[in-house]
Amino acid sequence: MRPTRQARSRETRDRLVRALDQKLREKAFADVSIAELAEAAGLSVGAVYRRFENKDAFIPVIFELYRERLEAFMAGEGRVEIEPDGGLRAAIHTACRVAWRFLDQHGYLVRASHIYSRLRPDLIGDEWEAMLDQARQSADQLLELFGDEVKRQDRAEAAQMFTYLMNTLPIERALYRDEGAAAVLELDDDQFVAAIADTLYGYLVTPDRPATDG
Amino acid sequence: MRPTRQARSRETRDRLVRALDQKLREKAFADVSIAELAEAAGLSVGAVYRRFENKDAFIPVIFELYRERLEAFMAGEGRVEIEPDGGLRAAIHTACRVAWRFLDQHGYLVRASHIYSRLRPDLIGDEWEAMLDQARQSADQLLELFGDEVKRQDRAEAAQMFTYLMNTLPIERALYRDEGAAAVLELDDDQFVAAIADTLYGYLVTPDRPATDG
Amino acid sequence: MRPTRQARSRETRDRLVRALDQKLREKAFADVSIAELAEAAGLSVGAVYRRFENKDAFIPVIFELYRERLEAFMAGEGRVEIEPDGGLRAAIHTACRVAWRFLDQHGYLVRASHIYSRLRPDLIGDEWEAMLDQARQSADQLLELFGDEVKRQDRAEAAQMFTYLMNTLPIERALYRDEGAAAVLELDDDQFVAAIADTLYGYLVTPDRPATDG
Amino acid sequence: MRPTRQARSRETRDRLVRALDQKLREKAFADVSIAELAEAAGLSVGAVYRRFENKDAFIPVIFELYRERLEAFMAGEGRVEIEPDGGLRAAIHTACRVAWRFLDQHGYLVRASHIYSRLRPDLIGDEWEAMLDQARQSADQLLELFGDEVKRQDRAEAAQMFTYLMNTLPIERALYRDEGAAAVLELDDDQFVAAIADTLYGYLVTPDRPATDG
DNA sequence: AATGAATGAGACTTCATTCAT
DNA sequence: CATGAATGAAGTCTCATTCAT
Repeated sequence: MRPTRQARSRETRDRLVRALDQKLREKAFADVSIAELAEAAGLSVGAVYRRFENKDAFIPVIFELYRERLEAFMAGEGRVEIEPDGGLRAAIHTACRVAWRFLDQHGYLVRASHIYSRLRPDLIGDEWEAMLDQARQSADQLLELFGDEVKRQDRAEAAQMFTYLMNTLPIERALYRDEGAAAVLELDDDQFVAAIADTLYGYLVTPDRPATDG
Repeated sequence: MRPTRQARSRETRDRLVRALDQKLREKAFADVSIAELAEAAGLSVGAVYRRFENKDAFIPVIFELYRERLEAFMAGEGRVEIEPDGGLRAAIHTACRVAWRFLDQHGYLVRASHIYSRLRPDLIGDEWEAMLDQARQSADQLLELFGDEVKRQDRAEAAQMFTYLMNTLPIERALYRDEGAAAVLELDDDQFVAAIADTLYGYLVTPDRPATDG
Repeated sequence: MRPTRQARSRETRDRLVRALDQKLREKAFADVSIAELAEAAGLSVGAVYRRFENKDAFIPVIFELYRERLEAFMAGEGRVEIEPDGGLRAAIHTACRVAWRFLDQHGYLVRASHIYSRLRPDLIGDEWEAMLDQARQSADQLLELFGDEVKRQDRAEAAQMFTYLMNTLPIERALYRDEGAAAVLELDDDQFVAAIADTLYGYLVTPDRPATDG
Repeated sequence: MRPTRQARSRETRDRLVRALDQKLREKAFADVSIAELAEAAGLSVGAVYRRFENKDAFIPVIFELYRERLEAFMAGEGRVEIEPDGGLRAAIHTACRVAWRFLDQHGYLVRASHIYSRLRPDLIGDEWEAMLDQARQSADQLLELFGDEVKRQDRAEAAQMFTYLMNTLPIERALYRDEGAAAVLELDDDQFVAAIADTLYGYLVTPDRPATDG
């Protein structure tokens, strides 16, 4: 009996997670009601509350979805081999193309994760930091690999900035297209990705600025 | 009598605007109730509805606050003279320091303006675009001034990207500090601003990438 | 000074009465707000409350308007000479045509008066009854004049019914045209008025029914 | 379980309908608040909104109540056999007595149905017209049955007027008794009904008026 | 006194959460 | 345990009435 029950429980949870994912493509989490979620999952409201204590308990799920998608992506179409011979610039361009593809498809999850990592850091905090840390390590490796091209003195700082930029630069356009700050851009996606990549590259290959007094 | 009446009317509106400003520092506009706003302004709910037709009518106020603050800032502590002799890099560093100071203080308004330029473009749209356009023109001038240092072929594209980056790069950290993507950063504010500036500089002085096939 | 003040007071009241009249053509009294009334009268809300204790105090005004219009009508285009030689049927047709003309123009006042004589009989009661009584006396005179044609035994009862019918039959159509019960009718106005008149006539010339047991 | 659930659901709706019916005896629908309705039904406000999308959704219920009552009445105490041998006058008197009994008990529903067939024809319109049409058909049959007694040339017009009168004449008194136009009447109910019936009869047996010039 | 801004009760509606069945 | 009906707090908005200026 127990395994069956567990399986059923798992199935129920999965349905809810899928329903949530579906809804987040359309609207913000705050605008999704429990009843709506229950219906989309083919469940009763009561069943939802059996799996999740309250609505906030779905917030970690958003992040979980994000991570799952990211892992699946990285293991699949996002898998890239950095060719050391291609040089740093080419490597960054490749990385940006991949990142853009992910954001273009799953940006709504990134957006929601961002929002709730702020609104409810108590509910997401740790996992979010773990992911960022992993991203930073990848950045570290990249900088290591092309150490001779990188002109930044402080390698650790460069890796942090690389991560920050990678998670920051494309988001605005990926999520909101022609609304918001991305409205200034007249580039198409490929041009935009290239520009982003050059920005990252430019940062890394620009030697430190001589100390100034301002 | 008239002036007194008008003064009272104006005073009420100002109180509400101040109350809104206050609340936006704490929470999202969607989470501010009219009753809350009224109380913060020392008014009754009815008084709110005498000044503003409905809750949505506050949305343009958010943007208005943003612009007011920006104008006041630019006319005051944000006023900077670009020294042509200092070179592009110094100019960008200066610009970033100024921008950072503004965002650090008024970023919550920028955030809210961003959000509602998406959610309700009908209510903010035009003015937002006008501001972005103005920013792009400033970028144009800067690139003009240091035309010999800039290596980007397409000047227009460079100005657009410059604007996008300026409005995008610092926001995440300014608004959310250690939550979200900015959590990777171990830099202090000055270092962060310098890194941002170098990123912008790096983009502009990196020559176009030779055409590739992917 | 006093006369001036009184005159001003009177003028204010008249403006409000006119404004109310105007509004009642468009919508029900319950849907007219005091602010709306004040604006239409070119007055301030406070000024309204100087003349009228509260909104209910306008209800008698509705009736007053009705009476004024009726009196003006009867003294003007509604003035009819009953020609004794024409016979009862012609007289009733004439009377109905006149009544119809009034209702067609001022029915909205009649409707409102009806409604509030029910909703707030304490506010209208007496005057309403006085008017009905006057109408009944006119009916009495008509029946007197054509006493030989009228077949109803109880002259008083006939006069009451005549009044009731006159105030009841045309209203529905006059006020609501093709909505409500009048929707069955495919007649034009002239035909309708003629049918109404024949109904009244038919009642008066039908001899009393012999007593029955049901 | 399902039947129980449905039964509860049904029971709730019934309670609300009963509560509405109760309230309509006291006051106009516009003056009944949802909270009031909920309390009268022994429910919470939220429960009301589970059954009815909004307040307007009760409007069709008013009409539905009217029809239910009418059908129940016609199947019960309102059931009458018209005796062809009794003649037209007796038939009309019988019909009026029946109609009066119904209106005396359920007139408030008829009134409300009338009002909302005007105010919100979109919500009631069709069914209302269907009922009126049915009434007109009944009138047609009656006129057919006593075709030799009826003196009106245009049979269709007569049926329309019969319907209009039947729906119009008794309402005022049934609903408002001594307020409004019915205040002139000093008759008791039986006398009033007889007078109404004679009015209808008189209309039908009065030959068409010879053409006149106004 | 006149003005119209302010008040605040109350209406409609939503939805997270509870609980009878 | 599952269901989905019921709860009720909270939010938006209206408007008759009051009251500071």
